Amino acid sequence: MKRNTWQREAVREALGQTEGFVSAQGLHSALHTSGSPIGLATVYRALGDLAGAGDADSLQSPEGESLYRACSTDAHHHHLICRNCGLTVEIEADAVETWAKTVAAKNGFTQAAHVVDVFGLCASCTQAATVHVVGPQQ
Amino acid sequence: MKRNTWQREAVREALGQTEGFVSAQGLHSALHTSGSPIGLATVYRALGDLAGAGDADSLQSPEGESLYRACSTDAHHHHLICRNCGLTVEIEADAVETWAKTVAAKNGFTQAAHVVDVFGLCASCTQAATVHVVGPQQ
DNA sequence: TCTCTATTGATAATGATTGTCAAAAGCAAT
DNA sequence: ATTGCTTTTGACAATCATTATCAATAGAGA
Ligand SMILES: [Zn+2]
Ligand SMILES: [Zn+2]
Ligand SMILES: [Zn+2]
Ligand SMILES: [Zn+2]
Repeated sequence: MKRNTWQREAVREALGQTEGFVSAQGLHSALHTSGSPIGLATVYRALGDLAGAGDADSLQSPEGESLYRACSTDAHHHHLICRNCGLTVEIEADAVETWAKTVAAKNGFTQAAHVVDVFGLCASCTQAATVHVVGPQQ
Repeated sequence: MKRNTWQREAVREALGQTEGFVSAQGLHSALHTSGSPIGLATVYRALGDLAGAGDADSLQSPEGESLYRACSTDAHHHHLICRNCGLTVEIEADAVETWAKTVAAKNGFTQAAHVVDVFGLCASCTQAATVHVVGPQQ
């Protein structure tokens, strides 16, 4: 049987308070900064459990880090993520869902699952980036 | 200026001879087995260059490894991957392309890129109903 | 051939993630 | 509340893919 600990609740709480995706390390340092003495390994375990239970979304950043986010809904959905500040928008994609199923079936594949994520620069980060891009490069 | 070395050609060659996606480590050991004394770091560099130049596709396995595959076309495309045997089918997805652009633009995002991969069991692996499972589960 | 410099590769370093295991804490039954 | 059993924790070590070093090697143009 699974036991209830303040550590797991702290992770759930911290994840819920975070805007966008966070890494295990990031969440641990956030918790640590706010005074929690929770251990790093515990944060990894708790996030893994949450993701496994479907209470958190997880994806891999382009750099290979595992990122987590509190799910606002238990329905299947995807994300539009700012690769600069982490701002995340949950998006629906019925068209993509049916497309994935169709293309898999057409090629004889079964048990199809899919990874669909859109990365970009959000509006505010786009402005900030524009300032930096102007001028001599390198 | 970029120089031509037998190492880069060996990587290109080995990648082209590989069915499905391979990791840098995997390709290196394959080369090593076939008698090539190429160094591991060089394989990493060559694969990175190929991917950067658009001559190779890359994606991250669910375990976080970077995998590479020789591109059969230079056009943007996606993959349908058997998570048991690695068989890969290149797929086009104009609908997904436009959808990704649209959803990004609608939310004020710029420089949108996307990750779209479909994992499943190919026809033959479905029959075999094997165990070695790789990839996102349902 | 002769420079000049990009490239290589053995190895060290990095860094995220997982394994270890004794100590601490949940939970159910006394 | 106490006991007893078991899960969970956390400091630390271990793993493992990837990157950084840097002296030695080898393209390529003069
Ligand atoms: Zn942003
Ligand atoms: Zn979907
Ligand atoms: Zn297969
Ligand atoms: Zn695409």
